Amino acid sequence: MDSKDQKRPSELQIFRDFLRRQGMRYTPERETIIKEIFSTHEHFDVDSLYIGIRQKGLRVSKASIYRLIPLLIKANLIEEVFFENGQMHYEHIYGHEHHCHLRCQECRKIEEFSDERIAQIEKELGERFNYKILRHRLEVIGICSECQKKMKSA
Amino acid sequence: MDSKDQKRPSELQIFRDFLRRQGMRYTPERETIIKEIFSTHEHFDVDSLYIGIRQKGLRVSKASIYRLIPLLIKANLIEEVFFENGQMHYEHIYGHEHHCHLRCQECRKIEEFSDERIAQIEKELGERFNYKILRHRLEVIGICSECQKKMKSA
DNA sequence: AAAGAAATTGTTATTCAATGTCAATAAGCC
DNA sequence: GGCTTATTGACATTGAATAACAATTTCTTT
Repeated sequence: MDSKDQKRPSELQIFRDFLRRQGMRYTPERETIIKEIFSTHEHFDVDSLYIGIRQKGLRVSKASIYRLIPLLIKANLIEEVFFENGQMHYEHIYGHEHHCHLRCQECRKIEEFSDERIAQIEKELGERFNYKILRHRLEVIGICSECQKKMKSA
Repeated sequence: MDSKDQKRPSELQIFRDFLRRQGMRYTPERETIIKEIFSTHEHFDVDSLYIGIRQKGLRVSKASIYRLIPLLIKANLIEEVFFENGQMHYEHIYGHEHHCHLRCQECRKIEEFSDERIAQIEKELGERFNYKILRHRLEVIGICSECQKKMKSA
């Protein structure tokens, strides 16, 4: 099976092309970071990424992570999902349907969901305000059933 | 006309009651900050608040602003709206219908809108995931018509 | 394949929002 | 008015994110 036959280029390939277009270079450090990001479907922040990389016995400076993130966002591979506790949190989006987040305020658990009505709202907004819509972020905050129970018994 | 006849207590009154319930005190500094917040319908961050207060010839330390904000959130008078440029941005919500934000990525202009479909989505989410829903935040990002024009001519 | 130009790296220092500390002050209760 | 205790402002501290820079590495060019 030739790799040309694959329907979807890998995130590494996408990023390589992106870098080339920008006259930037593909480095082992960048590869390490991207692989770490795409190795799970978890949300991440800079610290958790850094720790994950080191636990695999690899080594990359935090500065390199901080420097890479804006590039990955520009390349549409990741996006900011929420800011909490003084840190921005991200997730990769390439290869995943866009989704929104339902977060428990108590235990910080996150459920993902998607809803076509939001695309419709976007469309209407673009027409009404004459905007070119790029993206949206919907966070719903609540209390999960376990935490509700805990709170009742306290 | 007796003030008791007013349908909606002032934000100061709401906050006074809130403080009393918590065994906290009502101070001139807190009053100054709240008045500043509620004197416009603009979004604000700590810095813009601080500057606005000083421009009126008043004086309050930034620490007091930082200390007050969590209380105002707890009292349901303000809420976080978005994090940008290293700072959290807020707006007052008391006395205003809840609304969401459409933001221009280029000029940072903000349009407000509301949509009943989101309440419906919230309701369904609560049932589906067994959450008690508290609130939501929907940000839509795009490019306004002026900025679209500017970008075309460049 | 080797060299050279330029981007990238890690280290270190820096910025700046946000929080903590603490003595002095002031609010609210008696 | 006096007393208890929350609050204030000044200052120090934290910690995420960014900047500076010399050493290194990528990638093009020959």
